[in-house]
Amino acid sequence: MIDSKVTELLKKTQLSVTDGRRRILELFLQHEGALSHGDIEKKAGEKFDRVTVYRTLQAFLEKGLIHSIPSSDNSIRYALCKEECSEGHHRDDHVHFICNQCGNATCLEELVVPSIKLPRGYTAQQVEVLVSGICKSCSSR
Amino acid sequence: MIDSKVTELLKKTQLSVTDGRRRILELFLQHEGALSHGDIEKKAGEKFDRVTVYRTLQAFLEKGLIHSIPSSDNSIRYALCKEECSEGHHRDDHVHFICNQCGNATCLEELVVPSIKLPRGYTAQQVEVLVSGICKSCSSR
DNA sequence: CAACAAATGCAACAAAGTTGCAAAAAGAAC
DNA sequence: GTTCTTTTTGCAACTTTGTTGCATTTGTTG
Ligand SMILES: [Mn+2]
Ligand SMILES: [Mn+2]
Ligand SMILES: [Zn+2]
Ligand SMILES: [Zn+2]
Repeated sequence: MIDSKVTELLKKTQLSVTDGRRRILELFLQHEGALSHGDIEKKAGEKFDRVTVYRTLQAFLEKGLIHSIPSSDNSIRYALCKEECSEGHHRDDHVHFICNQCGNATCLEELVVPSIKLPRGYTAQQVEVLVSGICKSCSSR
Repeated sequence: MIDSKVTELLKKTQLSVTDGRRRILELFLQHEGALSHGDIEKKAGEKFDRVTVYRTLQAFLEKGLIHSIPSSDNSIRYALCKEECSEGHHRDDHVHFICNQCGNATCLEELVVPSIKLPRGYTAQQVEVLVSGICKSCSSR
């Protein structure tokens, strides 16, 4: 049951269990791939205020339930984090893929981002790899 | 003289030479590092309408004068392309760095993005590498 | 179930981005 | 330089996106 998973996740991160949070987390669990704020607003329907969506995503980010995926078009997408992530400590060192055809963003969990050797003076704290192209389901059609 | 460089670049890309375009291109040439739409609006002063800045950046992008740098905070930055870039054909395969302290974004032209081996079914068209951390000038202070 | 803390919706607002259109400026031709 | 044509600009009006304060509602704990 997806419903118990949702509650479990919220409990584990010490977020109080509300309808809005349950619904949004459910969306992430059901939907393969990442979701933008807009996606969520649409999918969650008229049931929740726009402000609640903002605040929920914010809370999920802070608690390490989700991580954000950068983009070149001013529409950040979010995806569920794996077990290892928690408040403060994220371990989202995988490659992200954005399909130029369907627009979907996916976490390629199996691809660990390479380490980048920076010029003298620079210190890396995080590395993001963002690949765009044609995704699996688009190329099989 | 930076002024002749500016005109030359605009001519080369078949953009008519206007005050606005000259000013904005000048900003890119003077400023080491990338600029966001907001940065440009501020630096260009009251002299130009907000809409003009949007349209100018749009035109520069299309002509391959500048490229955009993705971000996780809904504030795309832009940086000058090198000679090799032209309308349609971009060759911006270098690493980008964003400083968590001063917020500046830089093109690390000398670092070519690694090639990423994708899972079966995926085709890569572009790879972006976005490193965040502490930049050279911030760490030397 | 009572008491407290936290989350929500609403309204009002600020910031960011878009569009149509008339006026102004640039480019081309003479 | 003058004229003609095309492109760019500024303005206004508008939409979309994101933020904040506050009263009401909901969840949590004992
Ligand atoms: Mn991911
Ligand atoms: Mn660059
Ligand atoms: Zn696709
Ligand atoms: Zn810095």
